[in-house]
Amino acid sequence: MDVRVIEPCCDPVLVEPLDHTEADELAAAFKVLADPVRLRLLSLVATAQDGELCACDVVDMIGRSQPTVSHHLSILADAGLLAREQRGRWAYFRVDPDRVAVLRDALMIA
Amino acid sequence: MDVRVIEPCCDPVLVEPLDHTEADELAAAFKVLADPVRLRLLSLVATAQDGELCACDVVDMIGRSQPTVSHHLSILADAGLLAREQRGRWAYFRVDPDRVAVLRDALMIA
DNA sequence: CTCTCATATAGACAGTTGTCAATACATCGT
DNA sequence: ACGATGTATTGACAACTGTCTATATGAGAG
Repeated sequence: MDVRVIEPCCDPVLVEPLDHTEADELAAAFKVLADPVRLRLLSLVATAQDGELCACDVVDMIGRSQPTVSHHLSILADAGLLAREQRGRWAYFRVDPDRVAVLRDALMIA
Repeated sequence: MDVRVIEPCCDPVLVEPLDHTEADELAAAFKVLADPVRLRLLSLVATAQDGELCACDVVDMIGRSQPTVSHHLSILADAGLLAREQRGRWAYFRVDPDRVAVLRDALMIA
């Protein structure tokens, strides 16, 4: 039998206010998501078949210059949200689910 | 009997890449969270007893000037993350769980 | 080795953001 | 009506960010 809980996806995790350090780290993480180009990049990689995407294919999809796309991919990778794998001349990216989960869990506050 | 699913809190929701409009809206929402002061304000309200907090009490906790705190509270309220209720001279805030859930759901991507 | 091509870096610039002091607004108590 | 007090607004400024062009780096092909 397939048991699945629908209504309460998660319980609140936050039981006491964030201190300065936690808030700084979380804010830095959310700042990475606070850009439409980066969100689209993330969603492109997340929905790509085989779960990975080549930077070479991504530039045309995004509609920004190659340096700009490279810049955003680096920010996502530095934040750990994307894992970069260099294969020859090409750079492949895939989403790190655990890293995304950290941010998702931070929003289990109410 | 109390049935609770532990491992897979949620299933991926994102099945196709975000379009420009969705990305813009989501980015604007995450931008609100991309500031340590606002995150601490949110966590203060979320963990407050009775689920609400008076702006008057908040200034000292945050360690920023009153105009700055007011500014951040307005940003959180405008984004719908906090609900403002004016009671006489005092402004009370509480978290809107549904609005937070929207952002949390947006991170169910992998 | 050299040429090509995918990606990264540097530098510059406009637009945005967080912050504060000063001030305005609004509500309560007297 | 008046003064006190909680909150919001204004204006200013430094710091940061996203974007581009130009250029560099680095790896495979011939």
